[in-house]
Amino acid sequence: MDFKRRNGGPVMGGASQAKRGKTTDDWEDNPSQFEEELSMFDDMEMDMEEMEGQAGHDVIPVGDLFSADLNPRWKRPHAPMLNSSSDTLVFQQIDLDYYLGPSVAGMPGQSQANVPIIRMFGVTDSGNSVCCHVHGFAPYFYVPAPNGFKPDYLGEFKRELNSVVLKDMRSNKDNISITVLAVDITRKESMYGYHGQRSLDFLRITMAMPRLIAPAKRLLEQGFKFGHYPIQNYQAYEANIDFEIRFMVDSDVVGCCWIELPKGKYRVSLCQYEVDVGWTDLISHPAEGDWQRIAPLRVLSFDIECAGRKGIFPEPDKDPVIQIASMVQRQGETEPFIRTVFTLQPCASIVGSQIFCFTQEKQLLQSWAEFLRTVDPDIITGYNIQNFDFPYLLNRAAALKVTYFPYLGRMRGKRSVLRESSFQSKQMGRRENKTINMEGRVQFDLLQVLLRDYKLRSYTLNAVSFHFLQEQKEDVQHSIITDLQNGNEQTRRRLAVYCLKDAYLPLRLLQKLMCVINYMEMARVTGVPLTYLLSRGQQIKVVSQLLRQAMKQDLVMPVVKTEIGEDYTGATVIEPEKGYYSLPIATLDFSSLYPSIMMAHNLCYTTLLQKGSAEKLGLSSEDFIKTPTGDQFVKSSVRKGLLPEILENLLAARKRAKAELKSETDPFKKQVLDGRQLALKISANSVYGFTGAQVGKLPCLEISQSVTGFGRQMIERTKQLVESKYTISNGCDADAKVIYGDTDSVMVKLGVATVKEAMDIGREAAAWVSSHFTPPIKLEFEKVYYPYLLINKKRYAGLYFSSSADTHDKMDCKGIETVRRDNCPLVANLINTCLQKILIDRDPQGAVGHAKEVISDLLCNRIDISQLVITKELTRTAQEYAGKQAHVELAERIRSTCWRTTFPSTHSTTWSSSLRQHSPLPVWRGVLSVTRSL
DNA sequence: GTAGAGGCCTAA
DNA sequence: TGAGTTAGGCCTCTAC
Repeated sequence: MDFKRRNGGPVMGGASQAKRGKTTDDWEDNPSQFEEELSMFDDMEMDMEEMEGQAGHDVIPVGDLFSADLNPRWKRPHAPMLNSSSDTLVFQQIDLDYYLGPSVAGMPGQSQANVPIIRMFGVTDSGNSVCCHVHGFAPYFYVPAPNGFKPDYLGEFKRELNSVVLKDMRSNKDNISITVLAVDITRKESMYGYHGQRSLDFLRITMAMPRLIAPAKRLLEQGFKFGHYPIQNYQAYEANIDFEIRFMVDSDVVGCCWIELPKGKYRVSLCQYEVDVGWTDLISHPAEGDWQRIAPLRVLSFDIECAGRKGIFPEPDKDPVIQIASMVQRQGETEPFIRTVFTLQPCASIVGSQIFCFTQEKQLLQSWAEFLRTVDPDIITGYNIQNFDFPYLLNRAAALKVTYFPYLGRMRGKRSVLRESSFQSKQMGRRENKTINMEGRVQFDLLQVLLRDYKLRSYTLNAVSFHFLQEQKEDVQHSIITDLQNGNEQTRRRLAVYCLKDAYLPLRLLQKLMCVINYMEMARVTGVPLTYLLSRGQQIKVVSQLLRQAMKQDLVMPVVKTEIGEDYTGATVIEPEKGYYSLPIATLDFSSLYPSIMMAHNLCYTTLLQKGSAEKLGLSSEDFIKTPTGDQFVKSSVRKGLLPEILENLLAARKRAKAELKSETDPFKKQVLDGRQLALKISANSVYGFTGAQVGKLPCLEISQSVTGFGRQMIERTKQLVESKYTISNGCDADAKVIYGDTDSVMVKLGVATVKEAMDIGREAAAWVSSHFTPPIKLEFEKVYYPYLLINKKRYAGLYFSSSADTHDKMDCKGIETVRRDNCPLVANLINTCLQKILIDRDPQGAVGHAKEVISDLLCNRIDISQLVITKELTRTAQEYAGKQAHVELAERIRSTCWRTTFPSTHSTTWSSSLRQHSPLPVWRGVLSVTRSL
């Protein structure tokens, strides 16, 4: 059962990375390899270049930079004229936001003052960019109508609410005269709790602007009086929904879907397809069949270099930007079609890329901004661009007074502003984040993606590239960048190659990890804009799905105030029978345990019976169930829950995606489908977490504790069933024994000698146990461990047999030092080798011998320092010292970190005697004791 | 010396 | 104004 990891600690990246230790350099690649790759691009494009008149212009004088003839490919393809009365406009929407602007004549909605206008950015099949203004959609929320409310009262309610909201405003800079646009009466039902499917009258309150929702809600909650009704508190529903999500849910738009504007229903206003449309006129296509395709998006990756002073972290008000490398690639293609470096001072040419040299830094920045606006990318990537490159560029441009730099978005005249937000939370620690508005472009910082989705020991671009691509950065020490800049054309050329590669690697990684595709599929599946996936958490995705499902049944979501109560009981971990097993151990798992529990027992907000409800509603005991925690839910025969419905859709869609994946031959479509099935799985697993999030949009501990309660019961039952059936008295070779289990899995010692037998019995047992549970709950045989070393709860290792009974797939290690990132490589490697000797070679004495050898190497100072360093700690230390010229102190600090993590509780000067006395490294001690006991 | 709290990271 | 859950091992630090 997997949950997504939390974000890691502070990280340095981009231009600020520390170089790796010496011994890890043996995989250093030849710098010319990347240059060869670059020149290959050039060869392939030769013909095209000649036609476009670009050949022979490797180093281009600045004055000609934006000559249309010189760089025709920078621009998007020509956009044919659009006739709104005869053409439909179809585009893939990739970003969606809203702004306040003057109403447009002929468009629906309010005609006075500023109105909220939804804006969708996208790309057509032919690669033309689209900005679509959607008019006439207004924000709203609900409150239950007071007793005896009649339609006649609507006017008075509206007038009074409008007046108190106006009065509440401290300033009225937009000169709003009408805050409440409409109040309507409508039949709705609260989704929280089952109350006999009784629809009630709700007031739907439509406000003039999204930011008026919060005050209106507050005033109604605190006590509101109108007409002859006494003052009264109103509970608000759906008043905490982002305006974008509200619009998307209501118009059935999901993230990255295709939008069609029928002919005659929109109007063209400006440049490459800037159009206006009424919100009810647009057609949103579900991401199915042909509508799963992805437009030829432009992805720009860039990297900057700064000339910092010796030992000091570059500061934008002092240190110049000397180079900016950019690569642009169309989504779906394999190579970048634009490769440029903007340099300060002359630079020798690099085959396969254009170099633009500037004498003035101001001009360099200005030109790069123009380059970006010309290329008009849909997605901007790079490594740590969000917290380093973009802020640095913006600050530097401000310091140099480059007036036209900070307009990086797609809206003409809209300034890009840097905002620093730091929030503290107990879980995440202090976290500083910078954001820059760039309307219509998705900032897809690869570092942020990796931090969210991958658990890695180190997040430097170098380490990450090696991990995923077996490739490295160009070898340029961070400390010599300034010297290279101050050298000659050739040294600056070396720097430019380095810079180009740093722009290229993120593109390669993006492609290899299929980030864009996977994120798009996630946006489509969960219905949120692409940008939300990187800037927001998990909850919004569930909210989006919940609202969509609820709307179909006229259910509304209450706004609940968060009050943190006590934690609830989670899963059971079966007490392990620790030891070394030289027999096959079969592992049986409940697949998607928590989602299947919610489906099997119809657990949902809408099916929850609150205390006393069963009696009040006259339900018989046949109508509802009592969960292990004593909570009550009506059965699906009474009402089917929203959550089970969502989960069924997700899992059914996943099945379809997997089936399509099997029959699909096109590799690109295959990738899309794989991304889809992954997104569907992750989405299903996060529904449970949402109900248990006490600081959340709609926590419901009755659901989450019932889920874990069922889980506890099931794992216990599984143990009993297996141990009662597979016994000697039932004709088996031995009595089966569950030696360990955690949450949704049991490890069974069946007493058989071969992997094959363990697999066969395991499969049979899983099927038999499954029959004792309500579908879709299913226990599956997953793998055999042979041999198996069970060290403790959540700590074990074994050879993993799944695909074949003859050869193991891998050595699987859980929770042990080898997989933990708070240990130095020496420890991880030592333990890993010991485990290999124990499990693969079956040579415990060899393991002991190896451990002794390593210890002795350590004592004799034969271990390289890089083996003793925890990259995370090192990074943190380096960051603390960044900007301070404290090399000696830093080195000392690193040394002590090494000692501390290698010899816990031991001071470096006393380790020798300490080692003998206390046997340091409890981990090692653990291994030694295990090996000794064999 | 040891008990307990707190930090970190993992399993699921 | 945004944040999915609990269980649990093992380390360090502190108080006694």
